[in-house]
Amino acid sequence: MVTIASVAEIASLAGDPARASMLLELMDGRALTSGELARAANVAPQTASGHLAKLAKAGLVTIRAQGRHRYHRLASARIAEMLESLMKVAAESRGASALRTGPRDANLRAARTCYDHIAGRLGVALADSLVERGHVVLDDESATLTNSGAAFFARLGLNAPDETPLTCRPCLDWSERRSHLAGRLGAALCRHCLDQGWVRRSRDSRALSVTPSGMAAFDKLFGVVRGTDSRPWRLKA
Amino acid sequence: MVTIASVAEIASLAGDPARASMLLELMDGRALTSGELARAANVAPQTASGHLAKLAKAGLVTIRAQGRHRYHRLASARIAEMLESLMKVAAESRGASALRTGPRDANLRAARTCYDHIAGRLGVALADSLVERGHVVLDDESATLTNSGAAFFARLGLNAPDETPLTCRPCLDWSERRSHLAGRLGAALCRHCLDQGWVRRSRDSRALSVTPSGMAAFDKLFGVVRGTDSRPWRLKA
DNA sequence: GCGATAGTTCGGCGGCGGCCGTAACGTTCC
DNA sequence: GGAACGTTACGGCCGCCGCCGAACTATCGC
Repeated sequence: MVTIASVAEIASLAGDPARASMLLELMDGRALTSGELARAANVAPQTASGHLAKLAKAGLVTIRAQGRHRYHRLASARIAEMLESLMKVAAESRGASALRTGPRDANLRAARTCYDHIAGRLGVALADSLVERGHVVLDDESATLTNSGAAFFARLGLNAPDETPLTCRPCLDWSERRSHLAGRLGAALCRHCLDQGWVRRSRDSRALSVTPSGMAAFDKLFGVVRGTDSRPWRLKA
Repeated sequence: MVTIASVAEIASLAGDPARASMLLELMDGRALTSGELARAANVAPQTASGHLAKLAKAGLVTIRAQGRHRYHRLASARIAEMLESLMKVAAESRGASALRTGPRDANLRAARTCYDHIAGRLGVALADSLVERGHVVLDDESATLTNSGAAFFARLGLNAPDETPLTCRPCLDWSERRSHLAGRLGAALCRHCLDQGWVRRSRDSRALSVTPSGMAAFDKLFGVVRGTDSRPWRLKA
């Protein structure tokens, strides 16, 4: 059974500011070293190391040693979903919003990864495109791929690694407050975009940058083009 | 924005065993008094009062005063979803399972509410029935009502309170480790069962008991009948 | 009114746990 | 081999927070 103690233990692991920083930093699915995470959490390396050991012991993160580095990543998509739902509650708990600024945030808002799929303006614009074309039915709590959508993605040559069906789910995002596409379909689409070189991961953050070939592809396939500073990606009218 | 501190704060609220007990006790959507919650958490009333004040201040629970009682309930379905995802992670974190016994647990496993929908064996059996008849497509991460399903529920006279579409989502449950039906459809179905007197809430727990008229209705409409002790509800072959 | 019950507030105790200094250990690079 | 970097281990400090005893407030029933 799921004991109360075990639930409390998981929650309290995420309940420490330093550990929460690290977990959120890992939310994009990258593998980061202890040093990077220590800097992100603003604590000494030894402290970070201790935290990471606890997180690993509880199964929240996995560690892969490589050379003199140890790479840490979230152990599963479920962990990311849990953090996501904590963020949702945190967002509506306080007076919320308190909109933010700064160039780094602007890049994040434009396009970023959310564990394994694309979020931010770009993620929302892509989802809007799929909805408008009838490929996906989307609302706050459910998302469904239509027949035309299945055909569309098959034409794209985008398949699940194994033969599991490409289901999807909505993901309500903090920056856009709109649902975008997550689940296996969202992950496959994100992977495809990276594989094709349409987007590139930024070096030290969750932000994604769109390459020239990506701009062409997004325009041609999704009707998604560059917009204004406040809406960096939008659906062509 | 969602600050790291606010995420950590929410998580640490759920990270204390006493508060976690109370929150999980409220998972079925009932409104409980401070005293009941104090007993559930095994702490003195003053302690519970302090915890509940914190939970209320953070917006996790709402308090309604009525006479000399103060009724507490989860503030929203989002809070319940957050707790649900914490339970999922807790379940797979430890060696998991550690199956459980006791008559109280047996009742809970048979049928209970999970915030606003039906869970336990009964919930899974109902979901199985809907899937088998092609009314719903269900997997781990997505759930969709089919046309025949929409017609079926319309015949049942089961509608959303307002005219929002009856979408649904899967809910992976700790006792059955199977997906069952949540979301607006799950909530509407649960409400319908209660309204029709097919099930009744137990007095002091999340358990549901099925009435004689409920047995007839579940058999006729869903092909769900009483089974063995270990599988109290099952689909008629 | 008065006692009984439900609930909150206050104060002080006690312990857990996060933090860093120091130091040892392991790996990598030159 | 030795220096540099990164991670791990230990010890002690400090602060936060959960806990309960006791006192205070509010509501109900007679």
